[in-house]
Amino acid sequence: MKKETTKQRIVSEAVKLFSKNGYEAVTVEQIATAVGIKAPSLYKHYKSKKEIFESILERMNQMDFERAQEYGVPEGTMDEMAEKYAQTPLQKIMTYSEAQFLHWTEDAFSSAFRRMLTIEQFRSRDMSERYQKYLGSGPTEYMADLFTQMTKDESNGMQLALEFYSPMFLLYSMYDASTGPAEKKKITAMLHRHIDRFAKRLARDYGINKEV
Amino acid sequence: MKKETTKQRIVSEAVKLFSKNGYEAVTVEQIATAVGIKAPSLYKHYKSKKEIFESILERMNQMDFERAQEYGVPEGTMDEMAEKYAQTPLQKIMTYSEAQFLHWTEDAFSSAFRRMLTIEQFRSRDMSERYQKYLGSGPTEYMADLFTQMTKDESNGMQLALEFYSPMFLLYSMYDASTGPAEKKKITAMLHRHIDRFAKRLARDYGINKEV
DNA sequence: ATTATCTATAGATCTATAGATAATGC
DNA sequence: ATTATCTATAGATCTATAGATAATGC
Repeated sequence: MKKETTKQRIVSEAVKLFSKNGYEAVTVEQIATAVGIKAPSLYKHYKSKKEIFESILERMNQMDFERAQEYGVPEGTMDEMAEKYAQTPLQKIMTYSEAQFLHWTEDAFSSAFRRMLTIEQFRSRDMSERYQKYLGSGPTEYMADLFTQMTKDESNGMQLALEFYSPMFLLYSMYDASTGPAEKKKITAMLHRHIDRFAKRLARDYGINKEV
Repeated sequence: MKKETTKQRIVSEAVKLFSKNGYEAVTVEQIATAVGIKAPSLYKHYKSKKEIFESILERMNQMDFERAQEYGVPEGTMDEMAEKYAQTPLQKIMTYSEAQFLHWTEDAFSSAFRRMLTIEQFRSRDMSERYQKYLGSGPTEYMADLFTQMTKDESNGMQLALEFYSPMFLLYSMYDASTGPAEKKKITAMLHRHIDRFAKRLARDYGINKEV
């Protein structure tokens, strides 16, 4: 990991502050202090507070695009491990999901970005759409497609996607509220248990197996 | 429904504005304008902006307490219809869940309150705990207890609760993002389908039936 | 030489108060 | 008579710019 430029550090510190207090409640002085400079110095790197915010959106878009490019999967969804180790569609969806959860909780920028969008989603249509794309209807519909293919049952895919993805969505929230590593461990344990149970259920109810 | 006093209207309009922009981004002038008075007039009813915010929390606490009192169910959870029409534990949980969804999406105050807490949850421990109590771990753990009783299986309750409640949690989010009545209809249809499917699954896997 | 930082500050905005005026309730 | 509203404004704070000073890169 290379040392960040000041310009990058501004974005990194800004997203952390925005993820706690929301864009409006954070002052440029707070961002500057977090970076270790004075507020007016920020304006050599960004011409306004809004421009810092937009750089955050761009950085996430960029990350997302790169991950999607690399693994040939729609934006806002795919992760490394899925393609590398999984063979069957079900295995793929399982490893993908675990990687996604890790990404949105443990990657510092992505985790802060997720919480920031959670706060900002109601302020504009644009923010709402981004939130849904990354965390709501986006992943749900992506999985619905996969389940529809897997079960060959058009009417079931969305319902299965809801049953499979929504626990992850709720666990993000509990993870954010957790106060220590012990609690976090319990939450990831619940996630794994959920993924396991679901796979077993699919195998039983639809004859879909982890092995080819 | 009685006509609201100015003091009540301030709270009603404030929660609407806070639910869109968050506490910090809303000015007392915006609240006053929504109520139809000038900003300084607010201060005859509340001694500060913070006190308006606290009145919102109190009003929700009060609503919640009254609903809990009336139906003998832990705070942050129960609703009218459940007790009235349902006989079996499973029926109870089903009607209760549907009523809860309706409550948090269609009741103007509760819906705005939910979105406000979604925004404010990261600002303090207190807000995070309230959010979890009303919408996250609160309902999940309540249902986990019920499922544990129903299935007589300690280790399963939480997992079943997660599978049953989390789709509601995700559908709140999609509901908020929906742009028209048609979309909202689809979302509530998905909710009903989920509740139905889940009941059938419980019947099959645990011999728990809708009839006594 | 160019770029990044600093101090100082203008101009806008926001919360809250003071004191005058209008509305309401005995 | 009391309570609710208004206008005017003080005092705090926030974004952004101007211009001086320090650091960095040929």
